Amino acid sequence: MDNSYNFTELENKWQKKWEEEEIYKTENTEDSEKYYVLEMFPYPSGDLHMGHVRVYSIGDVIARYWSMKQYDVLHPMGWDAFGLPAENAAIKHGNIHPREWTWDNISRMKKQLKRLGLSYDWDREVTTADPDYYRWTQWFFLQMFKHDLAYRDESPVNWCPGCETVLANEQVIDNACERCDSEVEERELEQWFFKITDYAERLLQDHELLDWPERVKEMQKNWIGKSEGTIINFPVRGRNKNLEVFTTRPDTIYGATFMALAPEHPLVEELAASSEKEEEIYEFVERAKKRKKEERTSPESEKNGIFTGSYALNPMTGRDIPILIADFVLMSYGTGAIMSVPAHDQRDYDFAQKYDLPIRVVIQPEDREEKLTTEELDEAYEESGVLINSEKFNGLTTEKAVAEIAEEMEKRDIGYRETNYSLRDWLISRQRYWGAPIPVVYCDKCGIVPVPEEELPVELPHDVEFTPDGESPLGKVEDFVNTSCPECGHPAHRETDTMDTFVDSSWYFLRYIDPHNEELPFSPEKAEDWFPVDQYVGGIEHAILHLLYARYFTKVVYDMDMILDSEPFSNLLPQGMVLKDGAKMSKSRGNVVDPENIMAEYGADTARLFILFASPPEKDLEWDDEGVAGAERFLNRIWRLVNENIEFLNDVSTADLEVQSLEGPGKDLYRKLHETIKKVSADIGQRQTLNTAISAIMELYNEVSSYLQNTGKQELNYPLVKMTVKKTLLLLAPFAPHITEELWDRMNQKGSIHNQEWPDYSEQALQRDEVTVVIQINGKVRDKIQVRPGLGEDELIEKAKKRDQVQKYVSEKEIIKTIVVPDKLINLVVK
RNA sequence: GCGAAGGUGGCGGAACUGGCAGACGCGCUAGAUUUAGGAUCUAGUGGUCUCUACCGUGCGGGUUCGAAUCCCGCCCUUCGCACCA
Repeated sequence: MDNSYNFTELENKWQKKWEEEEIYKTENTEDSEKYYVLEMFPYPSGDLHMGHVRVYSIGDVIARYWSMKQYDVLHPMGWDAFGLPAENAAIKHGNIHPREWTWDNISRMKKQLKRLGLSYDWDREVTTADPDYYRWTQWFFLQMFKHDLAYRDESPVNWCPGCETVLANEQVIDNACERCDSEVEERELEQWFFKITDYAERLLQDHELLDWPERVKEMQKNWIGKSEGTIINFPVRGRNKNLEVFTTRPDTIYGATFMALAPEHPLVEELAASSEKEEEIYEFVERAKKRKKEERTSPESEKNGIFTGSYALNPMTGRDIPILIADFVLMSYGTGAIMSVPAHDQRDYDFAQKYDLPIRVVIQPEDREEKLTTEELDEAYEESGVLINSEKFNGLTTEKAVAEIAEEMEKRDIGYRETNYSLRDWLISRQRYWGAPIPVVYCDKCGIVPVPEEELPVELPHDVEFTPDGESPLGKVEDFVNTSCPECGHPAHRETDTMDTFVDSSWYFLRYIDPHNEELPFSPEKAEDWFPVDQYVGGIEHAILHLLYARYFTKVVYDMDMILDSEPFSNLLPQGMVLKDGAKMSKSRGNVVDPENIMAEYGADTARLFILFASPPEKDLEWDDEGVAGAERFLNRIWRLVNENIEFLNDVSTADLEVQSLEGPGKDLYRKLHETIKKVSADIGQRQTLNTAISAIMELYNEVSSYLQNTGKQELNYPLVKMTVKKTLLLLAPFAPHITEELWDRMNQKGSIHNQEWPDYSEQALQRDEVTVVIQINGKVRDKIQVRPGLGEDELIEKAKKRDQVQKYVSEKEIIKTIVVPDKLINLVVK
């Protein structure tokens, strides 16, 4: 008998057979519950990497488990196929079209995925770059437009000079492009936006409904950036105008000693025009605008300002306060203007010191007797306390004052309470070729006209010069641009920008539900059967981008009454990275492990088993060649366990197993089997610690193996071994689908192992005849005794006291306390 | 600076409800088998040691009969946020 098995031959054989017999076709039966397992679909870069192997293996185990639990499982796969790399590759290689490049990559990656033996229903494959798909992406755009959620606006936007396109705020990390790392510039452009800000509150509130890791919710919460405060109107002196500011601390209004405008604030020009130092002010504003955003928004950087020459009126005190322009004030947050309270805000304090502006204390610690003075401060007092120097509000606590002052302002029509979010609307226009065209026509007469639904898709023309030059490539295709207005029929031109690829991936999980529907993106009836996704698996890098956009889209679709749930992913499992030598795999580091090589050398089952065993799914995983060899050894042992005993495994029947008469090692083995079933089920189904599930199966193998070794041929309980082996294979099937299928077949079992029912455990089988009770003296383990379970406390203590080990410690001392945990532990406290 | 997660043998990790720390695997040591092995099997493997005990889960304290697990303080690592008014 060979020590190892020919995995290549065997894996090919079963993959072919599974495909022929369509064993992974999605079923929707009346009386079964559904389970929708989804892993984030890949960008078809052309090559599978270890990160892919990890996510898809995790998802596959979960899908196979629920399927064996007799759920109707939806487990689909597709391609996030639009995007820049296709264009860049085409530019680089000169003669290959993005479409060709993408489709070639898809077919290559599909082969690689199939080689992993994943249980996908490929009939539901979805490709976002396919007109049959993006037609519906465009359809959603039109719905957004209809519901006033898509709008065109001119505003300062992020421009990536590397990618030669604009980016959404979410795609800018530390002022650099998320894709290519180029430093992002600000440009004033007219672009399409989705109104995600309308949904800010719901996106925040509905976190409650989600079984997601706290840190992911926290990241989204930070991004949305809710803060509750008050908008206050400061009249500008000598003008019939108000200066609006947003503050979370209206209680400090009596301490506001100056106003600060963002350099981009619309009032700047007007105020400057009437100042003697007009030139100087413009110079300052220009300088501030040129200052890098990064520099301007870092807490450490120097704050600069200039006086406008104008004054505002503090609406509570009636006092004049100067209006300045300050580069630390951001136009993009609040109203772009602030009231500055140097005594109680560190930034304002630093600024006031630098420009010699008055500082007025209005809050002091509650326990303080005499008044806190400006002279005593060497930094801002930002904590809460009680109000002073605030007229009728003196003595109120911060908390009360915030409410009462806001109320008073509302009454006197000076201000009103408002909630601010730092979330901005989602900029979806891209000046690139390889994306879904935005389905809009511009007509001189009718203005912006959406393309009628029945004319979708607006197809992406094939022959395009797409070398980026900052202009949309589609703009150079006359056949595409020139069209007629859908409303008046006059000549008109098409929108030439394409949509952000995150739009494509914001609804793909809905298309899987009904991928061939030609009337609608999906039918609401089918969505009722399958939506939402029960388990979503994917990388944490999408914590904000994709996951937030997908949630937003889902809420919009929910508001359109097409689905019954307003959240797409009930459960989220963000898997960790695959590392090599302690670092992320990368070509430049030269530490890349190629899945193709691993599969060729060890086979898919081994690769899957190792990657799932080495670490719990959420943690980073260190790739270890020796560890892979260990996984292979284990599968070889299983192989031999069946093949070396194949004769009796085929001869005996598990029906002959008499559970009642089991005793000794046989009974122990039987109990271990049931313990393992219990543990593996919980580890996959509830805890999602696939590594410990595999450990448990290994332990079970070790038990069978030593039972076989240590029991004489006469005493061996053959039906018991057969039962154990069969169930071991069933437990292992989700992890190593090929080898278990082959061995199942060799044991002459009917049907695919993957269509079998997941084994159940019996409570009775878990019962022990004897339990080990630990005896501690003063909390230290000194002895152990075997007793029957449920033995009374007194008897246990009696037994324990008789032990030599115990006598040694107890004989000349006094027992002052005994603690008994039945069936587990006795602790004797002696003095 | 704020927030979150984490720190356990030589390594990856386990300990799920406060109750035997180190399951399972890798590596290592010895032996068996073999022409040979980087194959397979068996046994051992936290440290110290006066050989039956002591020490041991980042560090220091506390609660408890009993702490990797709970509480307080500190250190370190990773991630996220950060002039958000």
